[in-house]
Amino acid sequence: MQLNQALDILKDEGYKYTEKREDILVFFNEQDGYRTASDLLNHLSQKYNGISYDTIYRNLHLFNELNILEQTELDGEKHFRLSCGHHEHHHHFICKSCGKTKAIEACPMNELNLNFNGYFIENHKFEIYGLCPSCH
Amino acid sequence: MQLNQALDILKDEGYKYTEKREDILVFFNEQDGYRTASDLLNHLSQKYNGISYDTIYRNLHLFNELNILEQTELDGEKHFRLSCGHHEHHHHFICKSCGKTKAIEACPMNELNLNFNGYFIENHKFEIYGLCPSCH
DNA sequence: TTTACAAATCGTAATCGTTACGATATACTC
DNA sequence: GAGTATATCGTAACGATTACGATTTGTAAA
Repeated sequence: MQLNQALDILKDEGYKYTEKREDILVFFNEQDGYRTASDLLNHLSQKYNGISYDTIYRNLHLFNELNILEQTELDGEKHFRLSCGHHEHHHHFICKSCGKTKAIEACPMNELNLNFNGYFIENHKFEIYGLCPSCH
Repeated sequence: MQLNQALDILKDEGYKYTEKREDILVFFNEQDGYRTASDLLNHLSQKYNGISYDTIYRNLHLFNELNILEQTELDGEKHFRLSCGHHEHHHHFICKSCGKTKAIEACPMNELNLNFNGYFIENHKFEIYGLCPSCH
């Protein structure tokens, strides 16, 4: 997802433009990988001394609601990244060192022969963890 | 895994037998699904008034180290279940209502055609969430 | 069966990520 | 420029987990 797209979504949905919001999106746009709330707080604290946790988490949740960010839970901590708008449904390899990701095109729910008669399937999680070529 | 096997592992590894440890294993043996530390604490508190968090978490981690329990993270909370000793490698469907599981025999790492040249793969997670037939 | 000691537990406080909220400041509309 | 809903700040509270000194207990050797 591009920065402009994300800002347009905010505007279209009637949310206010603030410099902090733009900076949050710029941050994720530069990162290309999963980042935590405290990663973001540390980054923004350089520019905005005394920025509140409330601001960080409120915007992360908002952006997640608006499908601007994707969220996953990793080592007991929520991680966020810019939504990969171009894939309808996909999974990720995640580098445990730098957080960068590689999209996995295939989905096990389609490829595997699963028998869940009588079950109600809500969702699923498939992630591969390791080191990307740069970190290896 | 059977209760006796688990107790034997403890004995063989030189850990002491305590009634609390047996009760923890009995608890998981009866549950057949993922349970949290506080599920266990609530259960044991009936019999042992004032049981310590230290006891709960220390034993959960010990049993996990000894492969007596399996662990997964679900909704930001660690969940534990008796290890399914009979499957060499497997994944689970997990009922979001009662925590009971259904083993998934196939593994996407084998079935999917994945290209990770240059990457170092450490591990992976594949879980399906929903409602089991009883809860549906 | 007593003794000795390492291991296990208790009681409680600290930590960490996250959430919550009243007070204040700010973006946007008219 | 004024009014208002929204965003932010500052800070406290929360829930899960970890930590630790003091005490108790299981086990094995005397």
